[in-house]
Amino acid sequence: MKTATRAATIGKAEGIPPRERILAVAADLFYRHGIRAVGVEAIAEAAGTNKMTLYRHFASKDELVAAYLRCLAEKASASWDKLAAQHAGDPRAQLRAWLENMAGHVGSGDQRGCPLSNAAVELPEKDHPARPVIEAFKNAQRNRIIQLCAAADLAQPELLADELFLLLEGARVTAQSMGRAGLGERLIRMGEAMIAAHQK
Amino acid sequence: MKTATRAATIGKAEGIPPRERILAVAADLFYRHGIRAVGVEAIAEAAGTNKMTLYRHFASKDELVAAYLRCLAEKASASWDKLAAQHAGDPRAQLRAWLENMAGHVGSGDQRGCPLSNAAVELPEKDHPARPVIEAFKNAQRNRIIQLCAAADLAQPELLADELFLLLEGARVTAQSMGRAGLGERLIRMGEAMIAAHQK
DNA sequence: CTAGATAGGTACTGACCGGTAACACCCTTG
DNA sequence: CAAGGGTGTTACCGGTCAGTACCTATCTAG
Repeated sequence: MKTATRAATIGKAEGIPPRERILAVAADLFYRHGIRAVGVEAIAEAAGTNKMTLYRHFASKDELVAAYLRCLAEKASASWDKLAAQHAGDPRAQLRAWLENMAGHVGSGDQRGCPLSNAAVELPEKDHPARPVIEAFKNAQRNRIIQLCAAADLAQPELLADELFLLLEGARVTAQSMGRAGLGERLIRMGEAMIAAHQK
Repeated sequence: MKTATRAATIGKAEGIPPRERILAVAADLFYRHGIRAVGVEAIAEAAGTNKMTLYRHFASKDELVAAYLRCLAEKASASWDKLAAQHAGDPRAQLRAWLENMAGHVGSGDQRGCPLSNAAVELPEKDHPARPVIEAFKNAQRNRIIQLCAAADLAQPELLADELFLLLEGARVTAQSMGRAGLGERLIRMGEAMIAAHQK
């Protein structure tokens, strides 16, 4: 059970402040190798800095993990907003774009599941600072889909939203332990079949 | 990031040989706290024995993990067989029984997702001895559902099987990071709706 | 020019990790 | 009785972990 490998160092010559470099490198390592498998020293080194500086910006490793997840949640939220802007006023198109987006994610070779869900698996302690971040994120994600299904005037929007949500969530875990050949297109077919079944 | 807590010691007074005690205790601790979070010492102690005896039965922690997962896969397989025997010749009833079974699992308060999937999240190293066990298990599980859908004479059995498989898989991960109030019954409704949509 | 904040560097602490050596102790089988 | 295998006990190895003390270098603001 080896315990972490090294990531490509992030250019520190750039004016990027250490806090951001650390977060970027942590995101990469935590996702690829798992949270518990990566030590703070490896993160600091890969970020072109050292442990002391890391601990000046994050109170503990657990807090760094929470910050890492918060950062991801924000990016996901922004991605939702972008998607809504691209298909403003057309919830069906938004739903379909989201589906395609997720299918693309799942099919890509370097995907390792949803980083938030993975964190929930790795950190079962119910008082871990990452827990509230994860729960808030998952609830927000689900609510957005529900809202979308309702806006698209589909029957039983909550039920359909959960079907879609769980389908994609399942696909992301499963892709880690099974071949994902053709899974992307398959997911789109399944999602559309579900949506069609809820047509009024 | 504390690193494991203690489990209820397993009675060693019983004639149960140490190998089985170790496996039983490892299953409990690995599942509840995560694989990387549990040390071999804690396992040996909780099994009423010691590290040396553990290492006489398992070549390494990684091999213990693989054995733990193999053991789970066998139990799952036996559970499938039992289910098939209970509704022999009635694939629809088998499908429904499986659905109910899984829904019950997901709804139960102490569930922490599929232990095999969790292991895949925690152990991304592609040469880990647990990996082949996980992949074989997931493929077998999927194939059984496909076979069942086909035997039940449902349209597009592979697609339906994947929908059901991913739905349940998604539910098991999600239940770790969201409330699971009413999720059980909800799952059955969703599953039945999907099956109904594939009626010929 | 000086003061203060931010960052880097090194070395350390105490704890725990996976894994092993060596030896005493049964309990069975012959 | 003797022999041998499975078990328990203790102590240890080298390595890594999260986290900290302390000192220096740089840069900016006044």
